[in-house]
Amino acid sequence: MNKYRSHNCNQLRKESVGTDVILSGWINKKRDHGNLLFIDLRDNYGITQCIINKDNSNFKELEKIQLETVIKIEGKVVDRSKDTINKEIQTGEIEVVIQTFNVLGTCKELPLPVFSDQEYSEEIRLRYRFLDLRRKKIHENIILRSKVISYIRNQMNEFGFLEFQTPILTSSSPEGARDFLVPSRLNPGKFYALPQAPQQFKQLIMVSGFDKYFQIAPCFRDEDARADRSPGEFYQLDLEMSFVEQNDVFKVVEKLLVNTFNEFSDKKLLFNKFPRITYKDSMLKYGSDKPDLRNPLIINDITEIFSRDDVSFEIFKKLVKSGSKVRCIITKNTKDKPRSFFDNIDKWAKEQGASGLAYFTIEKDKEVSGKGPVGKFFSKNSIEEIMKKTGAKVGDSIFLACARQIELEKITSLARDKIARDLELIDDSVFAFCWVVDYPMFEKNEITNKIEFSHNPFSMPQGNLDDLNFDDPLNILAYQYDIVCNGIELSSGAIRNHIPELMYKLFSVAGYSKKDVEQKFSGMINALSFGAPPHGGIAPGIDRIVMLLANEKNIREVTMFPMNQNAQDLMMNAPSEINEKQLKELNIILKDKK
RNA sequence: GGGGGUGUAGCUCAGUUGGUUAGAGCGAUCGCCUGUCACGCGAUAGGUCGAGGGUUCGAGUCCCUUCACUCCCGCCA
Repeated sequence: MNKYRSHNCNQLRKESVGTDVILSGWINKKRDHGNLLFIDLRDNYGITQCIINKDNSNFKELEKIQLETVIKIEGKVVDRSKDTINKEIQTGEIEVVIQTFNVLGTCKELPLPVFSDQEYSEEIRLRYRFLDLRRKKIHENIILRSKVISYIRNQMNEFGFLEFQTPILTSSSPEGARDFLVPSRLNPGKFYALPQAPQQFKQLIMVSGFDKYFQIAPCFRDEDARADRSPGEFYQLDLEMSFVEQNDVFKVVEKLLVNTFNEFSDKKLLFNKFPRITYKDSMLKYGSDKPDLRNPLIINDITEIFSRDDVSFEIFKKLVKSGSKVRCIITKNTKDKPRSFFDNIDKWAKEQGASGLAYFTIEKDKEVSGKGPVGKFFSKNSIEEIMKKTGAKVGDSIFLACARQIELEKITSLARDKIARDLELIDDSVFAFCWVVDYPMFEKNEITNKIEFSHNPFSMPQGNLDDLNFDDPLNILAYQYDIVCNGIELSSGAIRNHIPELMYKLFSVAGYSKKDVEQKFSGMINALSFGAPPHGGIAPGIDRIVMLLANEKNIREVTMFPMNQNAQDLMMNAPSEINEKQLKELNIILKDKK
């Protein structure tokens, strides 16, 4: 028998009554009655109540031991009387009478209580992450993460995918996020980059003829953190398939996600077949390329209305003339909402940096009219036209924003979310997945006015390749797609461009010469010219999937050892200074600090 | 880089209009308690009110600067 335990802390049941057992674990809680002491012993699996009284010579010593000390106890399993059964824990029908005990690991005074429902500052939690991770909720989150990853791995294997590892030390990529760099000792003055994603490698795997690849891949991007974005590193289910079209990728991923979410969450999927929304539609109807489809509100463009003579909303009309657009959100049957409801939203919009949200409610006495601050600016006919365009009915309200397209998308997107929350329209008990498809290949950088790749430069453009109009690059669409769930971007992917000549052309549109491309993507271009299969893939974010399944709003709640917002690991003290010898070996001289 | 929020005991927080010696719960220490499961009861210790400066007779409280954490914008092909 193992010297530390005969059972774990969640194993003993009524049937074990009378047997001698050895348990080891942490002291979760003590209840000291003076001559009788209860100890809740906890391990990964659960809790067992152990008991000792003053007749035992160990009593005095055990009474003094700190919470979270690791002990081993030997004792006998006994029945609990009916009125002392604890239904909250699975071992609640029995308890263990302690005969002897040993301390296996002592514990100093705790900087944070482990057994408590209190919330703690991130700083203290991250500094003492090993204690934080003992707490029930996050402990379970991390176990969930393990199970989800294992499940996904099994599914992928079943689907016929092969798992490969790709290099962690690789080359810096000119497109995309900021790289993490690693100096090379053997090549002074040169640097490796940590991969932002195994993008080029997975394409090379396809060129190598492996057909279907996946990896739970670490990705490194040196960008600022958000609640749903860890600084530094995160994990993707990276996958790639040969001889496929967009639909083939969709089929695999839909199946995987539907299975995974059904397996690990009680929430219902709103769509088993994910709706497909074009990027253009998404930006118009939801103001965002990551629409939350739980939210029934839809944005409508009613710019035209403001060129009518019977509309006298002069501020908007003037803005429209100078190129702004007007978009609106209809709320159903809100005529009886108090004035404060509307004003709060307007006030909120101003706080978001917009010039506010105008609003009125559609009423009908003898004929329809607008009630509310700006209602008087709209004639009966113009309101009827709005109703026709937007599906609004009498009793509904209309929120209007006017701005240039990009700002307008931003504010209407935020307003859509805000209004739905205020009206409690978002069903929190479902997952609403969708595909966002048909991304433009290029976009214009607003500041530099230059044409840039809008997403992945290796994506395949849509349409007949011979007819592509490179003089009008902004209208070229790509086989580029995202998966969004409840307004969170879960992954993006694409059918790749496997034709070198086409790649040169596309890169030239974005201002790269043939030489640039050959230099920066030599591995890729070279490979594609030796018989590359058509291929495509996607890379769902593991952390975000687990976050949704665990019903958490912050990615650190599903990450074992996350860094803080400043990309520091407070527990391991990273990043840290390094010594002169190391610097010298790496040929690095630090600039003097101020 | 910019904006918002927070910062008071080991932890979570309260602290009125600027006014005597800065409080509570949990935790710690000590004592009492044989059926608790957030056990109960009593006592004790524990504070650079994030830091620095200013206004004031007097600052946890008002002002300025700064630091830390966090949320958001930028950024994230």
